[in-house]
Amino acid sequence: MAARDLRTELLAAAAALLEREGAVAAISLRAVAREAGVSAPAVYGHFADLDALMDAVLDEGFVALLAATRSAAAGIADPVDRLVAGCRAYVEQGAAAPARYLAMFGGRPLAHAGEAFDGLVEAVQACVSAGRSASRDPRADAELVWIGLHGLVTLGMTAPGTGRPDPDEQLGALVGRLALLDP
Amino acid sequence: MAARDLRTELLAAAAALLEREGAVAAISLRAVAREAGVSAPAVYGHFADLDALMDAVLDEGFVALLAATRSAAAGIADPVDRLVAGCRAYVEQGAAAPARYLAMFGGRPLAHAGEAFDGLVEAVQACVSAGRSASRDPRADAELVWIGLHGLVTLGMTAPGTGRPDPDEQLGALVGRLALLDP
DNA sequence: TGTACATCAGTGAACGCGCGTTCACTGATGTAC
DNA sequence: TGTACATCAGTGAACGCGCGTTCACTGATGTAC
Repeated sequence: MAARDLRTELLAAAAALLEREGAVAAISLRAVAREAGVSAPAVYGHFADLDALMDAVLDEGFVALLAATRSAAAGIADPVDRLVAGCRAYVEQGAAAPARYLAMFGGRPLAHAGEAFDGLVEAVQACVSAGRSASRDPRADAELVWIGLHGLVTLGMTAPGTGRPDPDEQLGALVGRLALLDP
Repeated sequence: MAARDLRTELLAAAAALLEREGAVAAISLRAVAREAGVSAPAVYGHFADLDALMDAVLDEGFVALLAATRSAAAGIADPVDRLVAGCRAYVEQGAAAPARYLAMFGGRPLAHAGEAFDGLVEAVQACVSAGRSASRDPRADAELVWIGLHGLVTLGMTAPGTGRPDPDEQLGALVGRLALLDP
């Protein structure tokens, strides 16, 4: 139980607590301090208040989402493979911290989302340029893909009617149909 | 401000509060009682505790969702039109009480979802029977449609990168592509 | 019609608790000479 | 090397507050005679 950089430890404690409690509104400053093994007033040395701390947690979530999709897509030459790999990484990263993902998109406006979305538009555009997608409006179709991915992440934690189909096949069908990829 | 059936008024007060606060965890029993213009102990005459009250609110949400989709689809003969109309009603009903919708699917297992999902499977199946959908697995494809609708509802409240496209066109494209409807 | 009483939905006071935030403090670390 | 002091991250006690829940109560409504 080393220490140093209490700020980082508070963020980790809050993120862990968020997954355990399920919602930002259920988290208290004292609980975060307790989780980090520190007194409550110690939090004020690093964050103005609980809101600022939780904002930082969600910021980390956006950074993680962007990093995951970028590093998954990096180095894949085939544009369709790259698009699908990025989408898979998005869903996996979202599902890895579901409560944080929900909190990121379940509330306030989303400043950081634009950057990740632009990458998605480019990925679809690349498929079109390679003659692999029939999309005539890559931005609009990228939006459909995003809607689908978002639905997959947020429904994934509760699971629909019947036995899970192969998640990878489901993701492939979702992205392929919405981005109008060739069969 | 007539009264009677305090139970109904408590449910309405809690639903209103839920939309205002955004999350179930941010709602207190005292706040619900206050919103309903009644003392806190009065709640116990109708609900075991706050959890039971909020469960009832979410139950109402599932009932409303099922009723909306059913009544929208009722009496439409063309199977594609019926599918799309049901989907549109689902999205509109979900977006009409976004915080409740999020709470319904953001947490616990969903007992009531199965019934609505079966209706969706049948609607897709009907399109296949009429030769209007190329789906070879209506259940799996209905699941994709549901994922898409869910994404549309839950992203709709925060809005993606750029200017909203026509929502109806977007819904049509989403359902059409995922349910493999003929162009 | 009139009186006595039972029923029961909702009240108001009270409890103990965890919360956010403040404050003066402590004790370890680093610098000056 | 040794002493005196400044800095500063974290502590522990304290505050006032809203919370869930309990309890004895009240006062309106309905029934029996």
